Amino acid sequence: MSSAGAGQQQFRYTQTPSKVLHLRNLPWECAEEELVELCKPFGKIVNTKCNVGANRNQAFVEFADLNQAISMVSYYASSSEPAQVRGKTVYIQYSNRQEIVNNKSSGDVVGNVLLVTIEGVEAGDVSIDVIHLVFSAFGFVHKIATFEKAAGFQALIQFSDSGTASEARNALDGRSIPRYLLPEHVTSCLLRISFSAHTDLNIKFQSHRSRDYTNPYLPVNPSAIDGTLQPTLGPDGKKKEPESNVLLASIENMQYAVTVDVLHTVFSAFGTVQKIAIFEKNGGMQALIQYPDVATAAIAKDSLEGHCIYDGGYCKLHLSYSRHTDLNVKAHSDKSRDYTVQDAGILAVPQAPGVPTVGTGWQGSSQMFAGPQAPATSSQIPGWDPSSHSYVSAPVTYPGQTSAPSVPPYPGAGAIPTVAAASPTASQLISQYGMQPTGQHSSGTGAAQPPYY
DNA sequence: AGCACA
Repeated sequence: MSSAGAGQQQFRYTQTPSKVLHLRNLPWECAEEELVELCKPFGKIVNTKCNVGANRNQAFVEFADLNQAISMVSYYASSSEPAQVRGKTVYIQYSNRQEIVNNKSSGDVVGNVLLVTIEGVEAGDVSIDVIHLVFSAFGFVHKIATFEKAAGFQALIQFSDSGTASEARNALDGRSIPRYLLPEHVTSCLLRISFSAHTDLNIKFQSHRSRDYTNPYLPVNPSAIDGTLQPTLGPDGKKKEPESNVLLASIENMQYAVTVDVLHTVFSAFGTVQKIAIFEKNGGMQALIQYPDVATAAIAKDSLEGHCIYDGGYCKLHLSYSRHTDLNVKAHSDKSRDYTVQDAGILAVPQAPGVPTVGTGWQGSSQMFAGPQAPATSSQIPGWDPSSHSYVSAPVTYPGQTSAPSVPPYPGAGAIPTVAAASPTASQLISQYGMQPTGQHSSGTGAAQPPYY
């Protein structure tokens, strides 16, 4: 209910007080800490939002109590000394909003790896050497991976620590790469920088799109030299796809929902499945399945390739090697699973049926990459939860500890539906678990999750 | 020097 019928005409002296203060004319380098230093004498700060506005020199500060915000505004309204940050006068007024919507999702969670979006350029315009040059000004750059996405040309840049990464981000976010480093036809080249959830990029080759500066002896990827992407399946069959312990499965004719549990059941027939991630790709569904070693993955790949999870040609599997070696996935969600994390496993499922666990509705610009230099097929992984960082960095991969849960994902159901044998072993396993398409599973529990295809 | 965005 707005009391003023006059519309947006709000004058300085009649602004309604708010716990949220709007600060402008801040210095460019203004960090949240400096903001807090300025404001905390007046009360408890519960939230901030920095780098607001076209010039990124505005900010919002939210106090716990309205009176605290009022005290700050009135103090500086009558003070002879203006509010300052690093000697620069800061203008303070009540925000026209009553609270800061917490926008600190994923991209603002600091880390040592930056996600850089380079706006207004083609991928070929900015070489990896230029990127390296620009970011090396802030410290040793360990690794760089570049890729193209809907958002544009992007790069993951790994520093030693989050402090260095923060400095680089604070200095370069919203800035442009100097003209003289760019081709002449490039008119603008704005950098948008956020933090990646990654802590260590997985660079397999030195190429025009990825570098590992800590390992100069890393082999040069021959197929990456000419700029062509690695195909997921070699059309002539001669493409030597590098083997991997991670399989990329695309699922064709998906008449039934294929869940993480279903995939786990199928792929566990060949060995311990460590991690699974499901994502949408071009309207179809794909999944990454991680085994502890290449040999197991190879067996699974050969055995399952072209086979269907369900009878009647449903959910046909096409397998290739991923370029990932260690998936960066949330330990337990409807789209991903990390079976190497025991305590977050199936036993600890807190959510009641029908209650959505995590809002995976938005993925935003900070998409997850299990490894850099992802091929085009996996360079659009939308389904992974950006908040997975909390689990990923935990080095819990003891060699013998990576075990799949011995509990069948489905208790023995009487009716064994049409389950086709992808391989004899898989067939036995599936039958013994009484697996049924989860798309139909929802008929039992009224409020179950809808199928997502 | 004048209000963010999933």
